[in-house]
Amino acid sequence: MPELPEAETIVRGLRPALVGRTISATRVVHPDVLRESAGGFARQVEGREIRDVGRRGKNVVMGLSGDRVLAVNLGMTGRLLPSAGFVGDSDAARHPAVRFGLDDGETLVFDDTRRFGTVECLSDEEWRGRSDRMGPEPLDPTHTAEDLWTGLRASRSPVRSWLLDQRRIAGVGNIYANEALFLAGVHPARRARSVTRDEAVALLAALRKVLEEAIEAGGTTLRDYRDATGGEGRYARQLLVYGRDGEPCVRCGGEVRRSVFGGRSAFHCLACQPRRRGRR
DNA sequence: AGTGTATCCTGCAGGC
DNA sequence: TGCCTGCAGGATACAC
Repeated sequence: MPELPEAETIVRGLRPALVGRTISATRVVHPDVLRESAGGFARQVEGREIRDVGRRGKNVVMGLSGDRVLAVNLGMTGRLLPSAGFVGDSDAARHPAVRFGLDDGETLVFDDTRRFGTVECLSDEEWRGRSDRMGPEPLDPTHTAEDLWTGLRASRSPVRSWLLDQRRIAGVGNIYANEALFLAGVHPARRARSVTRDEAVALLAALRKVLEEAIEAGGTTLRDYRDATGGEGRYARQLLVYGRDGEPCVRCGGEVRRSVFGGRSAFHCLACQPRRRGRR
């Protein structure tokens, strides 16, 4: 489910309800979202104050008192639903995995239908190591098209696979990778190293445009994604190629085609994103 | 190094 | 209605 824009939307919604709160209780319903025992996890987080709520890539990251970090990877269907400020459908938490009780009497629920998500309490140092192994943030202005091009040139893997690799660039998932490649006119299966400097410039601009517009729209809800109020993201209606197999390209009227590689669906316009260059 | 495949799970849509 | 297959915003481990 959630990629960078969805995680960002959740973070913005959670921040006012959580910053300054102390976690007073923990109830683990599904220990398989943890990476340690439920008891060990509870001892790590209980009694700690939530100092800040942020994002790294697709992860929601809460800084806790005592040099600890609560890191949540939402997987495909993860949701973070605070009771404070929650106005969405009351059925939004149908698959609670972990519930946190807060000192103001409110709760925070990590709900995850498929339980591919993870909730971990790490030391600052462990988290730093984790973050250091992730690629740059695409919206970070200090990350340049030249940096992107340098990374792409070093890899023979398909450019779509390259974009999905969190060690190379953080926060990009299948929806926004496909959308950005469409805007940049780059075929998703092309080797990363075949991307030209000009195309890298276009690709970074496209990534930023898509990610920023998706954040503005509150993310993309296809099925499961919900923001911190239980509401849906509105970007799905703006998708240009993702999920549009067989439909006409919005730009040229050509055909949008679905293909599968790297175990996942890719979508591209047959005319706007030629497999080999020579046009565009 | 890259790539295909399987795995962790549940739910939903479509075909018959 | 039921049963089956395929598919899903992710991440990882494995064999080749």
